[in-house]
This record gives sequence, structure tokens and C-alpha cells, in this order.
Amino acid sequence: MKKATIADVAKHANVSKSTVSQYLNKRYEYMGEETRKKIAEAIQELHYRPNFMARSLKQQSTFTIGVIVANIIHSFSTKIINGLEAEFDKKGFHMIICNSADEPSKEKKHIETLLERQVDGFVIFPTGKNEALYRTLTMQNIPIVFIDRFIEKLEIPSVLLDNMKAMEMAVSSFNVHPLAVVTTSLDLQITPRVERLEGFRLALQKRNMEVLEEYIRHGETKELPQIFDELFSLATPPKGMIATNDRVSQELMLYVKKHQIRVPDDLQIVVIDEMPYTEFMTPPLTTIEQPSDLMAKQAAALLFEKIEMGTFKEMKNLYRFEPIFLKRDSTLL
Amino acid sequence: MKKATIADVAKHANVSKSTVSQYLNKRYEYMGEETRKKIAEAIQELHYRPNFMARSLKQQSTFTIGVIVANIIHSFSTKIINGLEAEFDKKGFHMIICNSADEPSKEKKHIETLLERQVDGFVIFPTGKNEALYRTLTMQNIPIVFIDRFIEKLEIPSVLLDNMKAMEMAVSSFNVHPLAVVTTSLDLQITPRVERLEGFRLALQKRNMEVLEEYIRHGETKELPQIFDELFSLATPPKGMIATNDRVSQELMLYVKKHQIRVPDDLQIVVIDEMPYTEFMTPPLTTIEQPSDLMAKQAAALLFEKIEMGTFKEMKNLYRFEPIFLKRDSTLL
DNA sequence: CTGTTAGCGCATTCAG
DNA sequence: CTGAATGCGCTAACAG
Repeated sequence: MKKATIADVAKHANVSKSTVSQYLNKRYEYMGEETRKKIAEAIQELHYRPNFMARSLKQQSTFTIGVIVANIIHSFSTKIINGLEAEFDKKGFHMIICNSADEPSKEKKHIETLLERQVDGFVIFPTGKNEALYRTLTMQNIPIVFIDRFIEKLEIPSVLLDNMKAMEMAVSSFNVHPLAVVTTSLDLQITPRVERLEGFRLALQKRNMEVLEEYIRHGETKELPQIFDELFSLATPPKGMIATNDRVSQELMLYVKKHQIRVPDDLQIVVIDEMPYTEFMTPPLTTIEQPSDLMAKQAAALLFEKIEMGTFKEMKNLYRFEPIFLKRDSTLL
Repeated sequence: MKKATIADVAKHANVSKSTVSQYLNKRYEYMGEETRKKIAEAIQELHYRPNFMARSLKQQSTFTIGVIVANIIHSFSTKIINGLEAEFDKKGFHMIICNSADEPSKEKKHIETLLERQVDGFVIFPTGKNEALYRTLTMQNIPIVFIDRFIEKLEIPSVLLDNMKAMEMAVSSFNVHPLAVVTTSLDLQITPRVERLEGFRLALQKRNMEVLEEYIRHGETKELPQIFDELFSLATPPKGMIATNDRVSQELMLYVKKHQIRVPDDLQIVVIDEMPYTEFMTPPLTTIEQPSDLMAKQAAALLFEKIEMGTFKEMKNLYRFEPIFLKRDSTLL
């Protein structure tokens, strides 16, 4: 039971291949009523399905987008993937998902193989360490949109959270001090992490509060307990803490529980990224949510702009989204 | 700056297309040292990348797997996707992810378009309502593996949790009664839900406990609070409860919090699906975990068996995985 | 070791 | 309205 081709259908219906092709492309004007029926029947009988690869080869378009996430398992990636899927589906596009695991070499490999697969565009959570490659892509006019992270001096639009504002919101929701902020590894200088720490410093300065670097910490996930230990061993332990992403927030919850730290009495907490548990923790966590669906929509819209019109409408590289403040009980103000 | 083809490279290097093709396929034996260098240079200069579509067309293989999940956002789907990605990546395969949203019509549409895209195989969380289509696929000898759900009378292997055992574990971890079990919608008779309810009944019977259907509930996510209300309004409210998936467990946590139900004193709880929060809830939740990585590995292995050898090694349709019991403090035994 | 030839399945002229 | 011819980019014999 081999796969039927357009030629088989043509033979079966006693017409020519091009007539069948017309039919498939719904150009019914160019054929008789009965011809149409015969073709329809033949397609049914042979279980014929057009070969998308062949069409793509001819039409130089694959209707597929390559998506490279830094880590599928992270909550924000998942939300974005979910949002992108919905948008792509509307346009009849499919997506190939790859995982860079925040390793530049993997990212490079994936970009290259996706290129070989002739994807029509990319959505990438960039590692940031493949600048030459990003530049080549732009020069070859390949549609590409970054998400979550921004790479300077590149004409590639980035869709990201207004991290400064998020930290301003966070800081303004505490009525205690000193405040600490913790994020995950800074090895790759990943935009949201860098910006959130910087936003923290700025928010303090704005309030004429001293910026003490020992309260501004970062490290691999497994180092976080140690970091918390150090923080709470300071002469003046933090009274408020900001967890800048889901990883940190989870580790912090674990730590708080283990050490029976009372929230908000001993420690007030603000976390970035809405998670299922933030609402039913004791106490529920004051959270700053990223509007992931809007962000995915924006990314998809930008990408299609470039794919369909060959260029971005606006000469704008930065699309910042408003964080959503969810006041709950881990802060008091 | 148009894309270079193999012909451009050949011209640039003063050799024939087929020599270049040999080079690309690493059949270096058939060419001179300097020829090789010249080709390498030409490829560099022209930024040449082989067109994977063209190769696929010729080779009748796309090195891509279609993955259809019931809902990307569910924790188990995400974990499986993550596991599959790792396995596929090892073999140089990519995956196209689609969302059926548990709608049979969407599932059908996705299967059909993925077929047109000539995917080499499928991994599907089946809705169960497209039996004719599943059957056609099997008859056309298309590699396909189901996950999480089992469809009877089909020669399609399914990778799933040993749900009976999971419920036996759950029931045996309580030292109170009556016990209740809650799952999400049963409209589609989705395997894990059906089996978990049935496993619950069986576990009770085994212990000569009465099976009372009013303690065995199911409903849409938004109906769950109402269902909990009803359960706790019974003459004898449940003293122990099993949440059969992450949705139910989250709704239950919300409910328990809202109504200040004391766990485990007033209500003992066991949940299925390990989640970030199970460990740091108060109290930590006794959990039954699905070995998602092993399951993804198994699914991938089966699929590749069929892809590479044209047949499954074993005439076996059911691959059951041992649940992992994580005793924590929401149960007392 | 290298070049020629002939498709893979489809879409698109361009004559009939 | 239909059919023949051509090519998308690559691979795979098969000669040389």
C-alpha cells in the first residue's frame, strides 16, 4: 500500500496531473463539474494526500517556524510555546521546537539545522553568545524574533517584560528593609536577570536607599540554598526578598519551609512569574506576572509581518510588556 | 543574497554536483584531497546549506516526528515533551508539536496535515475518538505510539502508567475512611481517568470496603469546587482524598486553603503527578509520581524500532510503568 | 575518483 | 478547460 501521488490520482480519474493540481489548489473554474467529481472520488479511493515537502520545495516556503527555547521545562517557556502554538495554528503554520539548554553551541546547531530545513522564520530565546550567527541571519533577511532576551546592536526585535517596571513594582510593595534579590546564574548575562538586578538597584536609589551588593545575589539553582544561608547569616538579614523567576521562587519556598521562616512577619516575599502554587501557599505569594499570551501574540505578529511583507513595519527593536501586579499576603503594604 | 544551491558550489569549486553531494554525505573516499578542500572553501564562501526538504523528498524520510498532545500546558505533557525532545535530538530527529486540546476534530486535522508533511512517525496523546483514522494509519504502516492513553483493539502500542497500581498505592497509604477520589472530565473516557477511578474501586473491594459512588467524582476543572462542596456536605464527609492529576490537586489545594481544612487531621491527601509545590506545601503532599522520562524514552524507543526496522519487536500493546510513591506528610500511615 | 543522467512529487507556464 | 514540458535542490546509479 504505497503512497499515492498526484500522477496516480490523475490516471485514476482519467485527467492530467495539472488538472488534479488545479483541483487541489481549488481553482475549480478551470474544470467541468464531472471532472471535479471524478477527481474527488479518485482522491478518496487512493487515500491520496498531497506531499507537503514537494510543494514546499517548489514554493520555497515550508509554513513552519523554528522555535528555540532555553529550557522547555521552565514555566515561562511553556506558556510562550502554548501561546505561539495558538497563533501559528491560526495561520496554518507549524512549529519545530528545539531546546538550547542555554548552551550556545546547541543553539547554533539548532539554528543551522532549522535553516537547512528551510523554516520560514525563527522565534528564539537567545543565549546571546552567537552574535555572528544572529547577524548573518539578519543579513540573509531571515525572519527572526527574540523573546525574553535582548541582544544589542542587532536589528532583531525582542519581545520582553518591562523588567525595570517589574522591579519598581516589587520594591514598592515592601514596607521593610533591608531588601534582597536573588536570581539564577548570570554566566550568560541573560537579559531578564541582569535587568531585574539593575532594576532593583535603581528602585532603591530612587528611594535614596543604600544599594548593598551583598543583598543582590545570583547562582546556579543548586547553589541557591547556600546563597539563602549566606543572606540570612548577614549581620542584618533581609526582611524582604524578591525571587526573580520560578526556579528561585521554588527554592525559596523550600528554604522558607525548611527553616521555618515566618512569612510575611520575618520575611516578606515577592516573586516574578505566576505559578499554580502562588495562590494557595501559606501565605499566598505576592506575584508579578508576565503577560505571556500577549507576548507570544506580539512575537507571532512581528514574525508574520516580516514573513509576509518582507520587512518589519516599525523600526523598533524593543517591545516591552507591562508586568501584572498580583497583591497577595506575602507582603503587607 | 540568494540561497546557494549545490550547483553553485559545484561551479565555484569546478567539480560536478554529484561530487559535492558525495562530499556532503561524507563519502570522502571518492575524491582527491584538493577536491575536498576546494569544495569546503566554496561552501564557506557561499554560505551554502544543503536544502533538507529536497533531500527528504528524494529520500522519502523527513527525520521529523509529529507529536500531538492533549494540552501543552499540563505538567505531564510538558515533561513528556521534554523527554521526547532529548531522545529525538540524539537521533537527529526534530519534532513538530501540535495541540489537540482534547478535541477529536483538531486531532484529526493535525494528523492529516502532519501526514502531508510526511512525518516519519507520531507520538500521540489520543483523544480516542478517531478510531477509523488510527486504524487507517496502522494499515498504512505508519509508525505511531500512543502515550498516557490506550485505545483498545488497535495494534498501536501505548505507554502508560500502571494506574491500578497507582491507586492501590494511594489507597493503601490512608489509615482513615471514607475515602474519596476526584478526577477531571470523563466525557472522552480518557484512559488514566477511567482506570484511576476503577483502580480506586478495586483497591476498596480488595479490602472489603464498601464502594460508594458518591465518593467517586469527576467534572470539568471549573466544576471541581462545587464537587468538593458536595463531597464535604455528605453525611459522612471524606477523611481522605485522592487527586488524580495536577488540575485536581491544584483545585483541591485552593479549596483546602479557602475552607481552612486541616491536613492531614481533617483530611488526608494523596495526589498523582509530582509538581514543584508538592514538596513545600504545608504539609508536603504525599505524591504518586509518573516516571515521565522513562516513559518518554520508551515511547521514543518503540517509535524508532518501527521506523528503523519497519515493525515492532514485540507484539505488545501495553507498556505499563511503575508509579513512584513519595511518602510525605499529607498522609499519616 | 569524477561527471552524466534520471527521478523524488508537485506547481506553473504555455500551447492546444 | 486540458496536457506536455520544465524545474525546485538533491541523491543515486552508472559510466567513464
